[in-house]
Amino acid sequence: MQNDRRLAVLRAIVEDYVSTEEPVGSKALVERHGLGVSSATVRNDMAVLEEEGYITQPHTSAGRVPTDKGYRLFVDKLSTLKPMSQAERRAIASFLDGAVDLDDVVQRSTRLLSQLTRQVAVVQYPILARSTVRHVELVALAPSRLLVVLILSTGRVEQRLVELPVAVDEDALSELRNRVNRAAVGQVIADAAAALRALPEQVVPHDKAAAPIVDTLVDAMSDHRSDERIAVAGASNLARYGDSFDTSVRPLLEALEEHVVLLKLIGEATSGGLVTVRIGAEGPYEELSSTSVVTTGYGPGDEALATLGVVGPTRMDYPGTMAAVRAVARYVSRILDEA
Amino acid sequence: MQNDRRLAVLRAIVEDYVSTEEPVGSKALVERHGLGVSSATVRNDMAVLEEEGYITQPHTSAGRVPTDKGYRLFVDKLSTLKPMSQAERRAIASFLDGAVDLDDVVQRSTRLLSQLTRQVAVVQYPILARSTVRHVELVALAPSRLLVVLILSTGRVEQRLVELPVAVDEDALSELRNRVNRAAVGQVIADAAAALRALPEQVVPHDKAAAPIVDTLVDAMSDHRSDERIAVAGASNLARYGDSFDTSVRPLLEALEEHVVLLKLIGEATSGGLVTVRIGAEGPYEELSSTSVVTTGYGPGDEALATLGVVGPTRMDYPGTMAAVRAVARYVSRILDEA
DNA sequence: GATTGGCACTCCACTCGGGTGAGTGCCAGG
DNA sequence: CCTGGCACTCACCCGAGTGGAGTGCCAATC
Repeated sequence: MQNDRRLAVLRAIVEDYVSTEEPVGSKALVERHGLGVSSATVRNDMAVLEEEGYITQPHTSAGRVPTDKGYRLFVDKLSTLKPMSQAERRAIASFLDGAVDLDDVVQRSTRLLSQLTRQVAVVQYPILARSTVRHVELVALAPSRLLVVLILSTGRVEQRLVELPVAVDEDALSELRNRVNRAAVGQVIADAAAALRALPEQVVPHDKAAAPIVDTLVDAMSDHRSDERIAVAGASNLARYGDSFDTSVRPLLEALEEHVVLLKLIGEATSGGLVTVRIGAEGPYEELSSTSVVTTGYGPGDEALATLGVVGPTRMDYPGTMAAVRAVARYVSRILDEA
Repeated sequence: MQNDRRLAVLRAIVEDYVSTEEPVGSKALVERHGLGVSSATVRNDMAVLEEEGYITQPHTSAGRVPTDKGYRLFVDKLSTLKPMSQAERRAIASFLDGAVDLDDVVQRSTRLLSQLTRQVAVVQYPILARSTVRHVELVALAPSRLLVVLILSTGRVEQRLVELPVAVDEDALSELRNRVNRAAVGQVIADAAAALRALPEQVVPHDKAAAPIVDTLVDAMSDHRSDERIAVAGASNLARYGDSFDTSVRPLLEALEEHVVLLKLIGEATSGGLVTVRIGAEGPYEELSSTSVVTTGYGPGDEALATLGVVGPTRMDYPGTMAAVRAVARYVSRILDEA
């Protein structure tokens, strides 16, 4: 019995601390939450919780603050996702439905997520690896100069400029276009690249033209640089943490600029409906030991193409944030399904 | 004669204040700069400068700080652009030369500029209005569904999904493609849109298919939403202004999220080589009255297609910043020239 | 008339010490 | 096992005191 209450106390501490941002004392606890015991009892429970490492006090004779371990327990055992209100659902839907292309979808999701959670939102673009080729277009800009456009199933468009060693006429170009498309369209990107690599030998007459074009395409397909694309929004929400500027805000602000760091931070996509929470020092960067990351994968048909989530202080509203992240991921996935 | 010295004093005050970030007193001035007069003389000059509104003291018995008016005079009369070092030039060139497409160019420029100036860099994407149409591609995804891709001279690619009321076969599509390209390619975007609007009537047989396609194209061309695209980098440099957080950092951080605000802030593109400096309250937003904006236009052949620049505290290194902004703008313009 | 050294004055920034109060730990009694 | 009581701790607030950078002004000098 006492064990249950101890957990209730921990939950109460987390909730109070998150909303007040101040260490919470035993007296305030019994007043604000209806646990029918006295403050002395709560103090005893607190002593135990502290001994077990779930809470600490910044200094003797101050209230208690949850530790990373405390948040962890809270997230794993004590919290239930706040369901989104009807109004919020409508807002999400209407906000995202207006998107015109992939860029727009990603950007809108990012903004939306940052507004819902009042945190910094991070959305990774769908990775190339799982995309299929939808179409390849070759546009002649000059006789020996053309633009190669690669259109992928996720709606992503890559374009490269190619200088050819020889001039190519419209007929040759259109034949080449046909061949390339026949070889690549519908294939997963890695397979498409392989198929393309085999092409030039078969196209003897236009060999000189085909080779650089194919090279460029293969290059664009295997260019994992673009896997690192990321959108960020809500940095101004960091302004709310005016205190603890140096420990929280500054390193995070720096991390947001380094997309490689960010990618590592939001980590591998977690498949289907599950929301991952990484709390404080659980993450890979010690400078970010007072920030938490809440992420989930998204993509058509629950196949995680990329990750999306928010980054904020460990002292955050986990239930609300997790619910928002999950909700946005679902809507975005649905939109990618349609496209 | 005394007038000249007063200006020298102002210059010295600005330079010292920018580097030390602290109010500068008469004694420190004569020590650090070799103006061959006593501190008492400088005090007299300071009194005059203060009366004329070029400097103030935060409180009696503190050093002096330049006012907006003081910075203005400094920028207009007293400063000469610091030439970029050879190493810096090389760094700029090599950093930007690796860019593969327009997105990449813009992104790299932004990062580069923020690193050079250690400020927040803002780069506007080339506006549509002055672009010409390079190619229009129609890609059939399904019999009655296609992707419209609009490729512009600036390297920008816009894509839209179109649902057709009827199925269209490959022949019809390719004829339509030819017509559209014949009408639009090479034209400035507004003219192209006009030409396209006139098309459907002439294409009686595929009227039902042509109309929505043309509509989409015209829509994409006149979609000034995309004129508002902007890239930002270097927000972490704001961390250096740990003090004056509320007055400087917070409002700026908020402004950076609002691209519309940012666009207004960096203002109209100024043509050819000229760098515009807007100091403190000279700008359109009073919350940003302690930030300055240094911008210039860029684009192929000195035709300002867009604006690029940095935003920072009024207390900034104007000569260095202006030089960096100008240098980056030139390199970017050159790259756009080539593409 | 400009420049200079000297001097009194101002006022911020910092330090120190006592008082206050929230919060704790512990203990004895229910 | 819970509770009321009590002594204790320690961050925080406040006010006084102090040091020092910087100023303004004036009389003397070049």
